[in-house]
Amino acid sequence: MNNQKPKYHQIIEAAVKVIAENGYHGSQVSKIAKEANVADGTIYLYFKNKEHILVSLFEEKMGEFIERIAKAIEGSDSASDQLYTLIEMHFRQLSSDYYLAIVTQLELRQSNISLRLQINQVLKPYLKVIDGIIQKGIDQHQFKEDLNMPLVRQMIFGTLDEIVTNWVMKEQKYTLVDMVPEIHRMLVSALASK
Amino acid sequence: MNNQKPKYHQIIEAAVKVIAENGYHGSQVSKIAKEANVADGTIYLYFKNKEHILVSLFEEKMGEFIERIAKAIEGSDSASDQLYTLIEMHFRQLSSDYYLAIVTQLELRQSNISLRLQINQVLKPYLKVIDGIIQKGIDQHQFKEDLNMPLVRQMIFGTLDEIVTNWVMKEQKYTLVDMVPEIHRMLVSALASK
Amino acid sequence: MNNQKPKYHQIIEAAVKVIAENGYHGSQVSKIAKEANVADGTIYLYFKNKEHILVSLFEEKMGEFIERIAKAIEGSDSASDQLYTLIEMHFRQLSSDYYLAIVTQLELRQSNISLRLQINQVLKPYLKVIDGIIQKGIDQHQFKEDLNMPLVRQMIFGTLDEIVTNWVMKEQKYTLVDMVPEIHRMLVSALASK
Amino acid sequence: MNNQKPKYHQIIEAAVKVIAENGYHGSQVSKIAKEANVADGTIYLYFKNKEHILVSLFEEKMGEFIERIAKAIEGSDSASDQLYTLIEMHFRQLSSDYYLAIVTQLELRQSNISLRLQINQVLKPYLKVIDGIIQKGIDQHQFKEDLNMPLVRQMIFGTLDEIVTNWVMKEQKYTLVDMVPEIHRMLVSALASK
DNA sequence: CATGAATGAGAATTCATTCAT
DNA sequence: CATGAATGAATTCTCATTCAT
Repeated sequence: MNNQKPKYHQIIEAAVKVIAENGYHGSQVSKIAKEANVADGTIYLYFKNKEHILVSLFEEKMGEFIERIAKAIEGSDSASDQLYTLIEMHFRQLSSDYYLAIVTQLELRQSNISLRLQINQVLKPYLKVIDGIIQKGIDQHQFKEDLNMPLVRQMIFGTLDEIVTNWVMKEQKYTLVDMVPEIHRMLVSALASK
Repeated sequence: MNNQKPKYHQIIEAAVKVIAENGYHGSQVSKIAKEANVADGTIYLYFKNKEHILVSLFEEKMGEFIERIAKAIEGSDSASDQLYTLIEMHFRQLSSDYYLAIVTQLELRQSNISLRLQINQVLKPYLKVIDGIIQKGIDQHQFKEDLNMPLVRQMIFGTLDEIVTNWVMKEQKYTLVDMVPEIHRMLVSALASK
Repeated sequence: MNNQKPKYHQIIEAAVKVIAENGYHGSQVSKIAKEANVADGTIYLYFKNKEHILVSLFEEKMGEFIERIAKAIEGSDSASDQLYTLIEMHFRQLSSDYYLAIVTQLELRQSNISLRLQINQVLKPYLKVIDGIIQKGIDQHQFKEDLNMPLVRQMIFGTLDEIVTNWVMKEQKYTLVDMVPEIHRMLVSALASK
Repeated sequence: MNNQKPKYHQIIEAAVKVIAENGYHGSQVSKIAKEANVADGTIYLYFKNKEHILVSLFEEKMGEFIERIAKAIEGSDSASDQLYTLIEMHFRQLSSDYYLAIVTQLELRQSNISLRLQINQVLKPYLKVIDGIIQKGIDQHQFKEDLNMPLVRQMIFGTLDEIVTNWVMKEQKYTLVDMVPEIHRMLVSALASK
């Protein structure tokens, strides 16, 4: 435990660990407080309620997640290369933080509709990044020009998400990043202008 | 557990309606019993526990769902045509039963891991159907021969699932079946041998 | 404990005892349930929430209290005699049920405003009875004809209530009913037409 | 505890305002501290605990209240006139400080028994003043000589208290002081020697 | 087979009070 | 003197499941 960290982050890290280890419904506030080495009441100095811990957790972690991807694709000029980078970063980041992968792929999906809607809001910037790549591909004539943007976005996100979820549920018996080239090839083929 | 008896189905239909209208966490056993016009205790003559109602619901509804798709694709010899039929049937069936779409795409996903694992078991035959189409495509040289089968399956299922979920969350503001040709085209392109 | 009694009354009697012995703030629902020999959850089959137990308690007990007084004064034709009966019955009933006296005079007054307003509603019929006596006294020319009815009612009720509260707080070191003649004499003098 | 310091009074005035506006149970220490423009911890430099704030509030306010009444009745030689002055001052003071009236008539009564007993102690000097008037009335042969002093005192105090409480609860829709002559007339009649 | 009254375990949140600075 | 971040004890209510009728 890093006591220099402001308690806000201490609590969020504790929440990730506790939820990954005990499941969404096994994660009482008191358990998170204990893991974070704070009193139960201290949680409520930083978060309005339990749901707010989870939204904040997702915001913090996905915020970084998305930012790193957005940063990384800035380097390439080609939509296809950008897509490759996005897939690789998506997989690499979740591979390197197994606790986070469990929490985002499995546990947080058990939350109520209200929380899920807030989570969807957090994901919006990621979807915008995907949209940007698609648009660039169209502009560059790498991708078909009459693509249905929402549909394509849902295909890309749905594919990546399903693959990561399967990997988490199979307890990561294989290396996720190894899948990147084939997925990239398939997705580019799906969108290609010819 | 007696599956021939009418009350068994009465309870399952009631569960679909109650969950669709009240959400997963708003669906108490007593509410389902009331909707089914039986006493609370009667539920437990037909189902071991609450979770068992939901698994059975999924088994019944997805069983039919899958069977109809399997039946429908028997008619075609081409893997590409079969994939088209699968996508169309997938969308058509969920479009025509909005309650069921809400329950399977949104509400049942809030259940605990144990129930989700059982749901995955129920989906296995559907994944087998998808695998069969892929294999046939490879055998017919329509699809690339070195496809990674699980990966392809996850792409297809992940794409369809994400698209339906978005449609349900957007309160079906557009016609799902209209999307079939483009999705089919993209998926076939992704898998195509050249 | 009388197990023939429907649980509703069982719980109310338990609440009176528990509150009298432990005070308003020391009376947890679980303590009341234990005293009533029912499970905690059973309370909520009969009462919407904890506050509702207390309102019902007051309704039941005060309902009987008022009814007995109303019945008793029917016997007399004279307003002065009726007032005597009212005072005597008021004191006699609270003297004979010390637990109830503690609860109504001390403990229930610690409740929040919402409950206090509901309690005031329950008392309204009692105030009507007092008003009836005053009116009769005026009609019979026993009492002054230009009395301010609300003011007189408040004087009578305030006097009786303060006297009973003092008696309860002094742990009933004297006999409440002995006070009746003097109080009656003073109140009648206060209202008398000459 | 330093009573000369300005913060002591600052806190008491803040407590009156906060309790009048938020009710007894809505008045957290932190809210009082904020209203008083001091830190939460500062409260505990001046008061042992929360209950002590309330007792002090009552002591300060009722101390002045009683003193003013005692002073005012010094001017009259007749018990009846003194009683008139007492009633008028009682009503006038509470009329002119609506916040204080709410706090003493409604909110502070929701406190626990311990606080109520301390409040009763504070009221003792007021009851002594009433007793003094009664005794003077007896000595002057204005009042009956065999009056039961405690009983009479409870009638007077109970009457005034009930009337003020009703006025506060009715949101002071009428002028309290207008009631003085009739109440005085009734009380004097009740006690009069003939 | 069917009923439905009764059970009782389990958890989020508030807030008076402390104490290191 | 003053601060205010941190503490942690304490309690109502829900709802899946049982079982006597």
